[in-house]
Amino acid sequence: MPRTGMEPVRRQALIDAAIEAIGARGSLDVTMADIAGRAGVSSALAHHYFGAKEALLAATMRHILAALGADARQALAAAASPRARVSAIIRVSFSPAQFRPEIVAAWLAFYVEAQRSAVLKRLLTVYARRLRSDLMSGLVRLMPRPAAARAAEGIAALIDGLYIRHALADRAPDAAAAVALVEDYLALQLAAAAGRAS
Amino acid sequence: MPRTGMEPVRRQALIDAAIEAIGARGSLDVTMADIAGRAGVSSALAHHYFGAKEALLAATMRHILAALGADARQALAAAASPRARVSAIIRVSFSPAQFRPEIVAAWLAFYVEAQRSAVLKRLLTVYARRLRSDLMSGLVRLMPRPAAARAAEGIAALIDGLYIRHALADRAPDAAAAVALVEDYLALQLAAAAGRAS
DNA sequence: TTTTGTTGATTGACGGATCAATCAAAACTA
DNA sequence: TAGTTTTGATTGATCCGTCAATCAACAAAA
Repeated sequence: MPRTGMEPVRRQALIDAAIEAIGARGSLDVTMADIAGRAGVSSALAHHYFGAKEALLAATMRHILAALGADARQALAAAASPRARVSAIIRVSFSPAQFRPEIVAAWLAFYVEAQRSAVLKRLLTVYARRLRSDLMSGLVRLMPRPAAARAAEGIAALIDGLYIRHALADRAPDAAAAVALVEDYLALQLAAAAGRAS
Repeated sequence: MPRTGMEPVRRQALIDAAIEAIGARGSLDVTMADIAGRAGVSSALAHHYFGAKEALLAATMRHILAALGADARQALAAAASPRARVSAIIRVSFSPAQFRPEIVAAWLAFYVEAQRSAVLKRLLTVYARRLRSDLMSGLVRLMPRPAAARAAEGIAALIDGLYIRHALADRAPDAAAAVALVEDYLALQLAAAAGRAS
């Protein structure tokens, strides 16, 4: 049936299964057999395509980062003003595609694992830098650079904090409240900057 | 040599060793043998006193929570005004005793583990409630209750977010910057509330 | 004072289970 | 057939929890 090579298909299926398994278990403490089983293949095949478990986990994280990055790029492209750019980044972070239990659990687990794995740490650092840069691209035109840097740091910390707190609560994701909280912070920062300028 | 019971001594030593091991490894993925070795005893003894690994980890988390709680109580007792109460909680969260690499790593690891362990989840929920309550005890006298609730949520999220971001960066803890960021948020919230009241 | 239990503290060794990774062979496709 | 895809079986390592045995201190009895 498949006239195309199986490799990309299997890799993607295994990555999706890894996200599912991580979400179900709430940590990276998942077995290759579990992941492979969810993908409908044997654990040996997972090793065949990824070589080692760490490689599969790294690929999974890259996939999550890439998806977030793609959403962010798209939202930024549609933003007409600097202010809209900042709001776009905030909105994307809590969009239904990102603010899901499995994804939130994966983020948390990857943060922990990054303390041991240099590869994962590098990936998370890249994410942090990109988030900061995306935020600054709008903020820097709305307030002086030092104030913009502080606001970006605060927004980033708020997003991460709301993620971690969301992982703890087992109720449904309250994305709207999270966005409102961060937007409120942004509005206060902008008002303060405007006040200082006058 | 010791004519006193060894139990409390050993339990405390093992808890300290567990914090040390968790900090060194950056996750709860530590072996009983490692913990026991750091405490200078055999792994069998750790099992003798705690029964199971999960019990030791739960006791470790209780210890961390208790230490934070004691510091918070002390800081609150010395706070003369509602505003000082809020600042006291913020300051304690980033005090040298709390904002250490091992403790931050432990927090992060416990957040992950809480997704699997009902005991740890309960402990973290208690912590979240107490933090919220401590913050509200000051905020509620500085602004209307709904605004105070939002501010408390924001401050709590900021604290957690700064913790997680601190775990990622391997540089020394920048506690002063963290306190300044949260204090800035608090000041903005207070100013906005005062503005709405007039 | 010696002798003889008694109890708590501690450990080395081990069973049992889990899991990542490997490999040779089977199934499938062209 | 020749190449690719897939797997079952196996291995080696790790680790939790248990158990029988040792050791030191102390108490009771002789």
